[in-house]
Amino acid sequence: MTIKDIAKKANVSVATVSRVINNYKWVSDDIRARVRKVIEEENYQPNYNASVMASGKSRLIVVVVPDITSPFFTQFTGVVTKRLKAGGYATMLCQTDNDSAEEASLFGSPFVSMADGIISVTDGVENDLLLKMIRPLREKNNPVLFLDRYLPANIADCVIHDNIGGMRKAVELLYKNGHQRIAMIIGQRGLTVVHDKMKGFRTSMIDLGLPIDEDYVREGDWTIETGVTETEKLLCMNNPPTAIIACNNFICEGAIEAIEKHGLKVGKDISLIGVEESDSDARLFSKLGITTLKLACAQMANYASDYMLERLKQNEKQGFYTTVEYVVELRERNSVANMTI
Amino acid sequence: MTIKDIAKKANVSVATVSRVINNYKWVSDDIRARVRKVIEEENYQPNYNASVMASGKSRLIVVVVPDITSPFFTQFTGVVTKRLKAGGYATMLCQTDNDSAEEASLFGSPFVSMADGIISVTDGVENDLLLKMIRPLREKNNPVLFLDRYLPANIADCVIHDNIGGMRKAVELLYKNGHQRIAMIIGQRGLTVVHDKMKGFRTSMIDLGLPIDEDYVREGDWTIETGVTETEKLLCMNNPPTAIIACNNFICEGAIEAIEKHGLKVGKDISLIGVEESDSDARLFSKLGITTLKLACAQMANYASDYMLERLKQNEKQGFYTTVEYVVELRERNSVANMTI
DNA sequence: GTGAAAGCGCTAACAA
DNA sequence: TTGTTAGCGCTTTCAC
Repeated sequence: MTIKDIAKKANVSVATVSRVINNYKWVSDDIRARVRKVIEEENYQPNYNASVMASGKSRLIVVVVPDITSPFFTQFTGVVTKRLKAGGYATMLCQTDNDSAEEASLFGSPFVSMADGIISVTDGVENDLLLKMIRPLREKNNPVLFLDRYLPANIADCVIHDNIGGMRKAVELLYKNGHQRIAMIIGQRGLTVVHDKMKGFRTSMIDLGLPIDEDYVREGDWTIETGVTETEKLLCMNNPPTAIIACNNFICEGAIEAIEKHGLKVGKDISLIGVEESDSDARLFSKLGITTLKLACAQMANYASDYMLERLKQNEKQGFYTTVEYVVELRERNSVANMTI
Repeated sequence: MTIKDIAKKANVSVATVSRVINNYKWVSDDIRARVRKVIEEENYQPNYNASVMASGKSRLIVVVVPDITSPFFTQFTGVVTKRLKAGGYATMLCQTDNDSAEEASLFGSPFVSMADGIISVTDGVENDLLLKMIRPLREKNNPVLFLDRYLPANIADCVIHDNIGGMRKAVELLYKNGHQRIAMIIGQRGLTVVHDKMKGFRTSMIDLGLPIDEDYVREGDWTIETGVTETEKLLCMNNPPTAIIACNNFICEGAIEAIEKHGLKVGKDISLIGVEESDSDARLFSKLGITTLKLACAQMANYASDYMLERLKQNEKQGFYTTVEYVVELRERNSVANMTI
């Protein structure tokens, strides 16, 4: 069943059928009705590929994330999918499994090349390669938006968290509460996030005149296991830290587990600051009374979708690129002990 | 940059370029090399839509799940995606949010109509409608596979869990341990699963001569919250049950939480049997010592992918359909108290 | 308002 | 082995 068959059955030309399908104006009401009726009767579905090929538009947005299981990405992609759908675009979710080779190959995939736009929250590929990868999209003037990945000025649109500022807030809170021996546990996904959190930690420690014990800076994965293991190592040191900054939700959960297993009490025997990445983390940490740095997951998702939709609508060549930065909020709860009293 | 340009640059016909792209035999090595070189130099990407249209093959499988956040589906789609990819097929993940209207509309979506095959783990649409929905796929002879959804004989391929048998095992274990007052908490997704679990529970209770207290049969969502709320209701009854069967992972987690909050100890003051749907549930419940019914997530995923790949390969008209049933294993741990001693 | 017809880029007979 | 060419089903000028 093709557009031709419908045209024949409705006694009109294929052009008219196409106009009806695409809700074009300048079709008389009776013909429109007639065509619609035939389409209905024949249960006709236009061929998507033919339409994409002829029109050059797919109404498809590819969203690339490191993994779809982490609450941050779950929430993010959920919001984006819903909003893009409301705007008339389908979403194709792709995950890279934190593999930069996979990330690079994705950008050459059929779906990316047919997509009308890309939103990427991955950060495993170096800038040079990345620019090469997005060139074909640029040529077609398709919007590309990068999240949580910093790009040198005016190279592509991006949205980032102020992770440096976030870490600074955490360190300062601990400092104000009299902590001197501050540890951090961090993972290793991507380039920007780790770099910034690390930088935020180190610079603010230095600014406040606090000593950085390199043994206190623990690197692992962004997993509960890392949280458990590294916290245990910290607790078993001769001179353990009085506070730990756990740099994502999972590490923080692991840290809590390890601290409790050690017979210590969070916010009393040892202080802990975590990161709440999504609403579900927020619920958990709020229940547990953990002071956290809060990421702007939903806001980012909204911004990303709206921005994409807007760019798609205007369909202009883009002369310059913008970087938007979201503040990382500090949410004080009860996991930081006051050491000054 | 089209196949024509490549052909011109390499001094061959478009047909030859197409043959090289598609790894066709009967292309001399030197020409193949020449074409490959030009493709490389020009950074040429074949147009996917044009290829799909001309060949009638998309090498795309659509996988439909109720939601992508539950561990069962996360693991399932992860395995399927990987295996299909190894077989040369891309996966498009679609979620219905447990909405049967959404499920129905998905089957009319562009991606389903272009896909070479469908794997659906949703169960919200009635059989009649479902059959109507898959008719276009049937006409194109594209394989369709349904998981965890029972279809009347010889209507479509499906893979199901023996949920009736699973529940029977749970009830019998409790019976052997002297339990008489047995409760169950169940959710409401889809048609098959709830029906079967319910049936397994009721028939085995009757077969064993145990009384079914309708107040003990609690229905809610498949969520932690339901687990908490319904367990609390059970515990607060005048004559509370001595054992609870929590019909999925989340409900079980909620049940544990409620029981502990009530100051009771699982496996001592009250018995509990849960369901482990995925490897991550297995880890959790094993750590907590919860006796569970184990679903065959990974096996199903492997079977589904391999079956799909196989059907795609043979590309024959399918005369009959098969139903495969996976045993639901009972994994005894320490959450069932022996009431006979 | 409506129709005719020229592509969109690729594949797959068929020819050579 | 390689090239020619007729579609695949739809959109979109352009003409009427």
